[in-house]
Formats: sequence, C-alpha cells, structure tokens
Amino acid sequence: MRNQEIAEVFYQIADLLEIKGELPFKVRAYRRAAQRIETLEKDIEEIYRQGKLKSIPGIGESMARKIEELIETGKLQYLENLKREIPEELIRLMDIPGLGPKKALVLYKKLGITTIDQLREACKQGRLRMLEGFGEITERNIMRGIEMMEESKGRALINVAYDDGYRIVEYLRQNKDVLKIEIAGSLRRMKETIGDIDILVSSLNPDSIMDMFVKYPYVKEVLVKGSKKTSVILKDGMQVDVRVVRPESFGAALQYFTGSKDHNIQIRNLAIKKGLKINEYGVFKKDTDEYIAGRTEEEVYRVIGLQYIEPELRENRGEIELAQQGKLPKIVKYEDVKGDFHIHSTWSDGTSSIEDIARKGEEMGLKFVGIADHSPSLKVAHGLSEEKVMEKIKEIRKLQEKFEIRIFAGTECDIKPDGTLDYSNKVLKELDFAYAAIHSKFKMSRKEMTERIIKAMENEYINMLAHPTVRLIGKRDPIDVDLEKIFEAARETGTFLEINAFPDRLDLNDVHAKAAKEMGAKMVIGTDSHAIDHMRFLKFGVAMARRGWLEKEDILNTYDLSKIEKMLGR
DNA sequence: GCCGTTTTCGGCCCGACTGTTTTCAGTCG
Repeated sequence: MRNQEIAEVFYQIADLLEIKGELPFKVRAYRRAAQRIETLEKDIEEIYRQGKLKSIPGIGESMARKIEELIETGKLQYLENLKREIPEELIRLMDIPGLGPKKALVLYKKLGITTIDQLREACKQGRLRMLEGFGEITERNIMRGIEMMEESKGRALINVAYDDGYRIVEYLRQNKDVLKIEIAGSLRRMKETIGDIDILVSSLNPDSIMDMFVKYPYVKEVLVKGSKKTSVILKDGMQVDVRVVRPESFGAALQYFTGSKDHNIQIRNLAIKKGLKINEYGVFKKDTDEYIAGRTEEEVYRVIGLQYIEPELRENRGEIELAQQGKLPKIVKYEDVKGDFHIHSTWSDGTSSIEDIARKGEEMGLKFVGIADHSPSLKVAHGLSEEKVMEKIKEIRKLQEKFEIRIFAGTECDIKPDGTLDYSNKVLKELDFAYAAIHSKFKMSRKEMTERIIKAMENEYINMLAHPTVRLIGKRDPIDVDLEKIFEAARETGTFLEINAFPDRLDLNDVHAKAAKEMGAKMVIGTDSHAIDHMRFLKFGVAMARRGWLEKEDILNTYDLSKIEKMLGR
C-alpha cells in the first residue's frame, strides 16, 4: 500500500472522529500523522518491514498497529466500524465553507442529510433555519457555499495565485497608509497549488487599507470585512485575505501567516520552552507579557534561538532542528539559475521563434536558453524528423552569431515503449543536449515502466530526464514508476532529473527533489515553455528546488557555461 | 492518539469573525 493511500485513510479517520465529536487532540493526532506519511520520502511498507514505524514522529503504538493492518490486509477494521457509526459521505459536507463537523452532525441527526444534493434541497425548502444553532443567514451562507465550491473546485495552480496576489500587492501599494506589504501563506512558501492568497500589511490606519481592498475592481464578493482581517472572492474564484497589523507586529504576523501550520506549532512549542509566547502580534515573555520582538521575521527567529528559515523550507520537515544547530542548507537562490533548458520553438509545437526566445532570454537576464523540440513519434506536437533536426541545428548556429546569450540546440526525445529512443545516436550526438521523455503508454506496469526509463537514461547522449513522473496537476496521475531506482540510475548515469517548472507539472516536485538529492542525483530546471510568455515560469521551478532543499551545486542551470558544456559532454 | 532535560499523566497554538446562544459556540486559518 502506498504512502498516499495510508495517509488518505488517516485523513478519513480524522474527519469521521471530528464529526463524531471526539477529543480535538485525537483528531489532530491523526491529521498530523497523515501529513507526515504523505510527505515521507521513504516507502512506508519498507519502514514497516524494518520494524521502524514508531520512529516516524507522530506515529505511536496505536497508529503503528493500524498501518500494519492496512499493509497486511489492505483494510482497517477500525475505519470500517467508524463508517458504520457515521456515514462517510458526511465528510464531503465539511468541504462547504462555513460548514464544519458540528453542523454536519446536526444536519445528519435531525434531517438525515448525508449528501450535498440533499443539503441543497433542504436549504431551498428552508428546513435548515428551523434547527437549533442555525438561522436564515446560515442557511443562505451554506447555499452560497455549495455554489461557490462547485464553481471553484479545489486549489489554484501557482501561477494563477501568483499573478492575482502580486497584482493586488501593486494595487494596495499605491495607498500612502501602507507602510509594508508582503504576500504570506502558502503562496509565499511557493507550494505547488494554492488554496487562497494571504496578504499582510503594516499600517497605522487599517480602515483605509480595507476600504481600498474591497474596492479592488477584480473583487466579486466580500466575505468578511473587519479592521484586522478582510476576505474577498475574486472574479476568478480565488479567495484573498488581507490582514493589517501595526509595524511592531509585522514580522511576527508575517511569520505567523506564512505558516505552515505545522511549522508554527513547532515554533510556538519551542518558544514556550524558553518561557516565551509567540502570537501574530509579537514575541512576549510568558509570565509578564513583556514585548520582546516582532518587527521583523529575522528578529522572531533570533529570539527563540533559531537561524532564519526561508519561507520555502517552513513545512516542519526537519528545518527547525537544523536551524537550532545553525546547519540549514544554503538553498539555491532565484538569481542563481542562469538559464532554461526546456523551451519549445515553432519548429515543433511552440508558438515563438528561436530568435524571439533568445531575445526574451536576454531581456530576462539569462545566460542561456535551451531549445528542446519534440521528436517524430509525438505527431500531435509536430515532432521533428532527423533531417529537420539537422536543419534546426544549422539555424541555431547561424542565429548564435547575432546573440550574446548562448542558444543550446537540444531535443525532448521520446522514449518508446521498449525503452529505445526516437532519434539515432548519430543525430543525438550532433545536438548540444538531449532530454528523454515519456509521452505515451502511461499505463505500463511499475516494473516495465521503470526499466523503460532507465534504459533511455543509459544512452550516453541522453543528459536529462524530462518531467519524470509525467503527472498533470488536477488532470493526470503520476505514472507508476519506482522513483528510487530512477534516482539511483540518475546518479549512476549522470543523468540530470528535471524539475519541470510548468505550473500544472512541477515535476519533480519538492518532496521528490529532496529525495533525489539525498540519493546523490543532480537536477536541471526547465519551463517546458511553448511560448515566450511561459518563460517566466522559471521561478516556479526554482521554488520547487528550494522547497526540496536543493543547493546551487545540485542544479545544472547554476553552473558557468563552460562547466555546463563539459557536463553535457559533446 | 502522541509525547516527555518541567511530566508515564496531563498537557496538546491561539486569535478573529460571524451568527445566534443575551455571553458564546462554531468555523477558519
């Protein structure tokens, strides 16, 4: 059983216990364990076989037994019993904003409601307002919540949230009452998808900020408006929260609202041990409430004895322990990445010419661009024949004379189902670099798929493996492949694993990148741009690398041109 | 349910906003 499946079971248990009204700490314990398991780098079955389940933080006697039962039998009696008590469909009701476990239980007990459709009907008939603890407004809010949920469906891709967020920051910055303004929340941590956008402002005149915020032209609906917190829904369905604090609290609030929740819980516990108390207004002495710090984030971390922790690292994956010892990795900086290897041109399915790509690269201050068009089996993408590839190389060599930026001639060469490549070595040799990539037959068995990919990586002219798991966020599951073997093969063959920066790919993701590094593999960042507008996605690839604790040396794109050429081995 | 240089029992992050319950519970982040 996969880590994700076991995590899902624990999430389900947490939800059911919560509806049942169990001790909140018990619910939280399951949720935390689920989160741990989800982001575990190792296969949980392997940990189980080594008898080390209880060494996972948050897993104790009881949960270890449940994991064992799941692995051995594929089922869990405890969960089956819970489901008999509480219908599992009720969990879905809690997805509705404004509807939590308590109200869900009342709806079930008093009206027998278990599905969203039944709930919608009951709202229409005005049956909710009769219930204790409910009123007309609650009924209307739930109705609206159902509509909203069906409109927005889940989390946004990072580029959508990024653009929405920074546009609002620019808009609010025009207000003279804004002293400081920053994005916080999961967007500041650059998580792969974003649930809502948090923006933090320091000001002595909060009402002026909030009044301006709700007048932002792209606002569709104001959910709540106060002087400390205001929430709106944008026309694209994105929720944005703006919070305003006083300047002496800005750092503490930024730390607090950046999260992650897990990271902050750890931070607070650490503070408590030092006789301090942290909230969004500052760091205080626990006994006297005396203000110690809070103007900047650096200050907050310093007074509790920690190195400053970059937002992308704040996921409680061990960063706090390292910060205590002053041993945090020096993660790659955004400006360290000097180019982009994965750009499609008009030669295959891109919409920009190589010349435009080179110009855009120079505008962005890059040192190189890599043109990686498709190979012939990808007919839908106008993959290039071997003859065409040779022509393309010629064009690039000629263009190079006009440009300072280095233009690498490359390919994204298909890996055929048997693991052979779409181009002969004769052609691959002429290119400056070559990605190998899976674009077909996604449903092979784990073993076959793993062998297929490794065979391609073993080709001496293949430098990189493009989007290794082939997932598309919200659209296609990752292929079934033994990543540990792939990472090992990457190390042995010197193949760079791509961190594909396209927002619906982000593949490898942060967790995989971290695991790959630990296995000694190196990475390469590519945007998979099909137009020059996409080239700005580069930062999302760097973000994944940073979230994966990668350092400069782990990433091909950060090397000097001469070293890159040497690594590419032509 | 988990965890322990305060503890093997008794804690577990905590504040804002809303709506309804006239003093606070539920939800959210």
